Amino acid sequence: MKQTLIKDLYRNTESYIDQKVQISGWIRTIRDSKTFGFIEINDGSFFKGVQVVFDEQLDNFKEVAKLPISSSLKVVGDFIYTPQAKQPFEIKATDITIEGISNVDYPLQKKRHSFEYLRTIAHLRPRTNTFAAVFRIRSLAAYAIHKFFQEKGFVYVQTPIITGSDTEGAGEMFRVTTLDLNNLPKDEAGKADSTQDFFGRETNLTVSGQLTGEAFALAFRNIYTFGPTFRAENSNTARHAAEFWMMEPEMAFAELADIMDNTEEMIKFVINYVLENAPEEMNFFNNFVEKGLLDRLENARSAEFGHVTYTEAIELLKKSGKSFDYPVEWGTDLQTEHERYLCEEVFKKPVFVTDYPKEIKAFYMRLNQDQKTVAAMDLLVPGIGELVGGSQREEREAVLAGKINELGMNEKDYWWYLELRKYGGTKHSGYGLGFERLIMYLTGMTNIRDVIPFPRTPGNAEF
RNA sequence: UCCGCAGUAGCUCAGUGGUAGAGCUAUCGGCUGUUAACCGAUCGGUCGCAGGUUCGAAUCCUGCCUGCGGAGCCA
Repeated sequence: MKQTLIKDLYRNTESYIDQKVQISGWIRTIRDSKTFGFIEINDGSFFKGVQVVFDEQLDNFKEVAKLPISSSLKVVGDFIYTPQAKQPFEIKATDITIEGISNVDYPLQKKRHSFEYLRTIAHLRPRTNTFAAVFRIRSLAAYAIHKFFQEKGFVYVQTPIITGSDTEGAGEMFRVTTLDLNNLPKDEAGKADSTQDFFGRETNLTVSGQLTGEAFALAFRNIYTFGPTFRAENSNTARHAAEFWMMEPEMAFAELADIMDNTEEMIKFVINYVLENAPEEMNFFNNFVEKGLLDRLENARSAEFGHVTYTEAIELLKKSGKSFDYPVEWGTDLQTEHERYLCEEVFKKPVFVTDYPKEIKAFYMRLNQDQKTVAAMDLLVPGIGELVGGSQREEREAVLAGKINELGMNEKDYWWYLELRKYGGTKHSGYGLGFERLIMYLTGMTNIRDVIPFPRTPGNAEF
């Protein structure tokens, strides 16, 4: 007999009325009386489960009634429409096959657990409502991103995970090596001899696909990368992980305003996509994770994102009359408290902050006319902070080389990056989206460790 | 890395110098329509680790470990 997915029972309910069906899944809750009982079974295909009624007409009634939670079953039975009951329909079992008996020490109880505890059982937490919803949204959001860019003709580039330089400049990197750490070959200066390493040079895990992404943008015009990224920073916050996913579009012949338009359109597209394709999960988040989530997302997708320059932002903060822990002064980076005030109290919606002082931004960002600021943008969103960071890239070879030297970096390390300007360079722009932060924004989850299947943070790589 | 808070039963927590507790879970029993079912009973502990103070420490002191919140770095 053909197996039916529970999702299909919900989506095409009417076609199953009074039909015989077979489902399979795991017991979420089970309760029994003397001669009958109820099982709520979830088969993974849908957020909700289905109620199975079983009674002593089954040969194995006693055996089934004693099954621990999370045992796996195959159920054959009659599909009964129950519009007046608390559940929309149920299955009256005529045969139950026990696939795998769970153990009585199954750690997930029929009650609420703290997220902290669930992190210690990351292999089991996708069986909970919250995490089932989080990871289905994560899957849908990833697909929505691909769909958005593919439909616009962007080329998906898989940039390298292992990078040949330690000069990407976005933070501490994880060294990649096959050298014997217990017996390190040394060079004349007494340092590890990278020439004997696997690649014949020092290599690290990437912190960004941007530089290689630019090379492809200058061939395909519009590209995006989407993959894992690594930072060896000793960051201990709810918004940072050592391994996370980043999505980085890069557009040739595009200015800062163009990528801001693209960012806004992309985020609205993803919001729409998850609302349309996972309404049960989104309602669950709205009810149990963040009250008002749906209003917030509705506001974000209907409102025009705010725009403010760094210089204007500094003035707004100074005029606010608020007393901040960190002083507001032109030339210093915006603190978290400043960013939160701007997007949560002044704008009350996502807001782009643009044109930062060149000293606090990366070397590759394009110098503005004023010679003091660069064409950079950060998208700040309520609750999360910085969701996107991007810029117009410095396309003028001489200006870029000058900047590299000015910062004491070695021009030789950037030979190919500079050649992109030499052979038909053009203005181009791009940004990076922290994928986990987007998931947090979409779901209301407040800790990045709870939107990554098996999170890696300092001191934690279990699983 | 810095600041703050916490660590007691499987889970969530109470207990602030004098015999280690509750609720939930689980287990067993009861119940003819339950919805995190309900009712009754039972099981359940090296009080994070190491040292110290004391007649006596879950409780006070020191160090360490782990987790959480905030900050920095950023996405």
